[in-house]
Amino acid sequence: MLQLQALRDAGKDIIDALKKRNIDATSLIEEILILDEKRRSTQSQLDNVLAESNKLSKEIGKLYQSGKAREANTLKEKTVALKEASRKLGGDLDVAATELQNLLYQIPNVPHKLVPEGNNEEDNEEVFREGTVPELSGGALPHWELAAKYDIIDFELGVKITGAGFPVYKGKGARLQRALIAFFLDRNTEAGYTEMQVPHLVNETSGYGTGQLPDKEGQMYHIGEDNLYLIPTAEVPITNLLRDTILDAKDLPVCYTGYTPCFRREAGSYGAHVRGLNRLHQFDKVEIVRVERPETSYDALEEMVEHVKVILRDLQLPYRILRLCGGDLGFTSALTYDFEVFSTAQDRWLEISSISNFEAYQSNRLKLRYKDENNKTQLAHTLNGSALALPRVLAGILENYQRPKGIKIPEILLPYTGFEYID
RNA sequence: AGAGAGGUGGCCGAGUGGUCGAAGGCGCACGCCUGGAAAGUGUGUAUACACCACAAGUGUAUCGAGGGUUCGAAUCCCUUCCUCUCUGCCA
Repeated sequence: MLQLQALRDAGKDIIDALKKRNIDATSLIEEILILDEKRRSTQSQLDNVLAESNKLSKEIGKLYQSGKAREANTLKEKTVALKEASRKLGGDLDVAATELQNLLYQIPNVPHKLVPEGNNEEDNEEVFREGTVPELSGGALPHWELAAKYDIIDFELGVKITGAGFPVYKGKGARLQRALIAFFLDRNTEAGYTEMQVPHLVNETSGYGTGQLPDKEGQMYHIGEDNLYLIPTAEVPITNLLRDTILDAKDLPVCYTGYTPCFRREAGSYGAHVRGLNRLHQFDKVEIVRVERPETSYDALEEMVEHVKVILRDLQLPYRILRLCGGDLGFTSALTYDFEVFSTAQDRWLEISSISNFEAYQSNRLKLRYKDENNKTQLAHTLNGSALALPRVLAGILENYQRPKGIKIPEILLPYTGFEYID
């Protein structure tokens, strides 16, 4: 949620910047500013009425104590009108504040100046590419065929016990999955991220905090009986750990990492692009989350990008980094870098990480603040990224490391898997 | 899940209808004291919103959350969430 103050001060700049998202927020922001005006004047009136009524109440109290009941009763009559007025103004204020909030929820984050223009993923800007695409001997297989060939992932079994999009990992497949999780967590903690194990279900307030609610409730599994949501990403519980918090400047930055399964209803497209591990209802992911001072948040974003680069370099996977264009940028993000691994057998890029700076957009909802050196309270910046998402990394490994004698395990993972080949 | 108790400021803890944003203590910050430190001592120490210059100052709200009674509520009533104890169940 954008800050009202920012809209008041720089509404025009914000409207301009939002054009990169191909939206015209002119009328929306205008409406917000009018409503804000109304809300403030209502609040002033209400405060005055309440002040008057508090004053009278105190006088009445004193009169009663000194036994002047009759005079007290006279004053009481005066409070009737005030009460009436405060009730009405209070109602107006509620309505205005709620409407204002609903409108604010509709404005996405303001894109950073680096965000390129564009409408969709085709306009994303490639900023980096590394690794060599291996020459696979004839008959290279896509990962879903490899999974069946070596019996390491069973999609049908998942269908049997749950439904499509809930794969079962078997034997060396399961072990490789666990190895990757451990490897990622080790790398993240070595880089200074504190490992957290968090709940996989969150309440409604947490969903609002990070921005999954109110817009995207359809993407989350909801448990109606308890009004809880299965997390679509560890970002939700981990970032919400610091909801309603005022940190000391010296506590920043806060760096957390956590492994969780992620659950997504993804009522999206079907077909070849969602085959195998490409798109799932349940998958595993290791996430990194940072809370930063505004001055340092973009340095932190760069650091996170560098961090993920090193991991992919060590896995020796061919990958590229995209800077998302305005049309493809997530609702709450100001700047996002996507990492994609090249799937040799599918001959396409697969997204495996998304690293974003949300600036104060999330923290404004989360009420995540810190005290600066002037002892002034201000909103912190939040960032997060995948380091990394498992299924497509796994797909990338299976496809790029397929050899005549089996799937070769990347060197760096050997201490984690304990075997060199899946065969 | 059943029965009972309870949720007050960073922490502990008083407060059962009026001068309570809230005693007292601890902690913390700054000063005094000291050769230095401890002890002692003085002052300060919540958040949000509004007016205003996002200053000073003033007002309003907040004692888990939401609603109600009342001229007036931390204090009374209702709903709800959470915590603790006992019982039950269970990895």
